[in-house]
Amino acid sequence: MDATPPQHLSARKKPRQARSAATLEAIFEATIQVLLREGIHRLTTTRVAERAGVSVGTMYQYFPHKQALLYALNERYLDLVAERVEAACQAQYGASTKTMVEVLVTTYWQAKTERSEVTRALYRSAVELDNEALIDAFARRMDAATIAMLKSAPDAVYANIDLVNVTLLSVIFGTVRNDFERDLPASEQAEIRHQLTLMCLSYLEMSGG
Amino acid sequence: MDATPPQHLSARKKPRQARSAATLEAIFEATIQVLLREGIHRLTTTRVAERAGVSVGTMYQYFPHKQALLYALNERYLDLVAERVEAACQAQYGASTKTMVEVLVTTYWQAKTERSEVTRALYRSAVELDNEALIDAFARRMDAATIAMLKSAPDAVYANIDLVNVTLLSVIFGTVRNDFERDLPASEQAEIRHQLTLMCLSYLEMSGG
Amino acid sequence: MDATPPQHLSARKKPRQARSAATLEAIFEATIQVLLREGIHRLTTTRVAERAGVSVGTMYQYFPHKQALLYALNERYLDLVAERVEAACQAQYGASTKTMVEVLVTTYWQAKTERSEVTRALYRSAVELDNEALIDAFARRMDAATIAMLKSAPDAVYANIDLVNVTLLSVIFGTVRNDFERDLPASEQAEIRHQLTLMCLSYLEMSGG
Amino acid sequence: MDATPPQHLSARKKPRQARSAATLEAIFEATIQVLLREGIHRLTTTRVAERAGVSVGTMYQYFPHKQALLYALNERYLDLVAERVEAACQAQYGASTKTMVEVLVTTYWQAKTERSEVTRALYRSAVELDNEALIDAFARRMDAATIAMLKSAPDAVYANIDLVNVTLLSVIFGTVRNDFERDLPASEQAEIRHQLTLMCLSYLEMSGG
DNA sequence: AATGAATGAGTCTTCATTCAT
DNA sequence: GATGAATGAAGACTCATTCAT
Repeated sequence: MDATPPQHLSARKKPRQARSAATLEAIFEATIQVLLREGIHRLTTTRVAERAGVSVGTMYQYFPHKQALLYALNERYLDLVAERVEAACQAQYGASTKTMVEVLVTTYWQAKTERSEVTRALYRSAVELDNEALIDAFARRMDAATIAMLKSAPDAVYANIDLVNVTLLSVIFGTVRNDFERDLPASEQAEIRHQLTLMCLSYLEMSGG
Repeated sequence: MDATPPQHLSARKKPRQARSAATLEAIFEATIQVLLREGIHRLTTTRVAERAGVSVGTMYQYFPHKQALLYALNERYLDLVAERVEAACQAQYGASTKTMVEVLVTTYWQAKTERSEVTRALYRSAVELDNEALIDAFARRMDAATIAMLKSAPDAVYANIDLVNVTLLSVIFGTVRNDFERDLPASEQAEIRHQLTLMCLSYLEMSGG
Repeated sequence: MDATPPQHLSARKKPRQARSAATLEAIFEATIQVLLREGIHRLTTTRVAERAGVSVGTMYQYFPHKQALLYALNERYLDLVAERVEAACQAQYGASTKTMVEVLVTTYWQAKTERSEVTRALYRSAVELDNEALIDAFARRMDAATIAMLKSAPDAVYANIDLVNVTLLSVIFGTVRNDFERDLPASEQAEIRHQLTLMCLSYLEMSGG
Repeated sequence: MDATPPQHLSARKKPRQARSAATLEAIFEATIQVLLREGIHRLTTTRVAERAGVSVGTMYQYFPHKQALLYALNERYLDLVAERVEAACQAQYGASTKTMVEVLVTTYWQAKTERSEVTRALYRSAVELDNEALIDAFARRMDAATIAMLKSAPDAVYANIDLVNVTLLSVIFGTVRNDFERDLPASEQAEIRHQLTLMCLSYLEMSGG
């Protein structure tokens, strides 16, 4: 994510050697595990360090403070999601609008749902974290990826593609999150996802034609 | 909200006298204020009590613990929103689908946006709160209200109204929340809201009559 | 108990009317109940008042503070025990030393054991209570009662009856309390009690006669 | 003491280094001091830490909570007493019953009386502490030590040594504690102690022969 | 006289962060 | 560089006591 993070939230050092990268990864994974098993109010630096198999001191070598760790964790997560969506978008260049929408909805939904508990945990970790910059950067990446894709569609041209696109993303992202929070049964979620696709499609037809 | 709250989250006593009611209100308002001005990690029982102009002890006479306070706060908020939406829905009985959708989107959007900072604060306060019951109850109320409204539409009949309705609500609620979190400029928000209305409309036309 | 209690521990008012006496009794009984069911660290004035069926305010009319309540409770308890022992002693005037010792041990043991949980609770309540005066007064009453009894024995005369007597009481009271704290099975307790009687008897024979 | 303490009462870590051992000792001593000077109801974690010259945090590194500290303190104390009595018993192997009893009474009395204020403080600290296991373990150790000693006496054989022994210990321990609580003048205590010895001796003669 | 809501000092306990080893 | 013991400020919550009604 090329978001310029609020100065105080940046990690202390970039992983140069493999050793560092492994440690960093362990810390991230540990954070998620603690978040999952203990809940956010038991997410302490000591516990994370312990589960990561490093000392607190070492952890503080990587992150100047707890917030920086959580910030980085979210950054990393959004990066992964963004990459998946971008890849999916690029793969659809020139495809039909229908396919595009189906793929977009499915990809995002899956990215969020695959480890749904993790996603939920991360949502929690982001609270009271000054992560606007992160979200903005993510949104911009997504915007760029989907606009480029939509523009390549052979069957549609949009008068106001920026607006159409931002609407499309708002609706998709928002709906996914909403369903997330309601914890509906998988079958119902699938139905809603399908309806969402239909809705987006009809919207694009209406807007693009 | 007729959600049966997890036993441990229920408030300690109901305000019988006017005095109590006023105190309760002061506590709620104070909680919101602290949440707004200080952020969730500075939301302490002491601070809330202080701003509410009561002693901590008094606060604990109303709520057995901090979580119960936050739970009650969310409950109260969702009640207000639910009431507004219900009222709006009832007022549209027999109106055109177009009007219905417009009113629904607008009402919900406004209910959330009017004191948008408060809404945001409440979203934060809900983290790590076992408020599933609350959300469920809210969702059911909304479901009932909108289904009843849609059924009264003279210009449409839906084969699978339950699915259509839950999709509609998921999309609307989700999109509103999403835009919320992105903190877009008001003008852009308005545009998206408009597009959302169009999208819902086209979806209903496609699904209904 | 005619102990002059430390000024600050005396009850606020003496029960003049039946009403007061009943209330007082209720408070005492409630205190014991709370002590038994909740433990000493949950023995709060509110809880006691609640179980006694009176308001805290009322309770404070009877006792200027919590300590005074506990003091009075212990006083009352020791009075009851003392009365029982005194009565038993008087009834043995002129009896044989053997009978005297048997009765003394049995009476005291029973007085403590009958509601052994209560006794235990009271021991706990006495901690950090300035109840030396109480214990002294009790000891003096017991001393007087047993000395008078022993003097009336037709079969023995003691050179140093004061010392013999204080030893006797120390041993009996101490042993009872000790067995108390160890919570031994009833059968074993009975055996020990019997042995204790034999021991006392042999001691008296050795000292008197 | 090889009592298996109730899980939740065990100390957090064993002192490995000298440093830790010193800290631990300081905490124990501080606890006793506070108990002595301020009384049990002013025995707070903060005060103990302060007097021990460490931070509360450090204290909590050694003991998971206040109760664990008190438990450990009692454990340590009983260990010391037990060791003294055991040593004394072993030293009397083969001695006369008279000597044995004299040594037993004297040793126990001294162990408890030397720092009588401390003993008293510890009795208080034990209230509302689930220390049955501790007391049991102590009792068993004492039982074993004195039975072994008595068996080695050249001048007596007991038909029912278990019962005789438990009675003996009950009487001695109980009487000591009782005199303790009454706070009698030292001279009178000495007299009682002497009488106690005589009484025990006469009991053993009667039982052993 | 009785009530019980209100008070707020005081308790235990946690945990981010530092720094001597 | 890594460690993890030590720190102590800050938080949630309790409860003896008062006093307006």
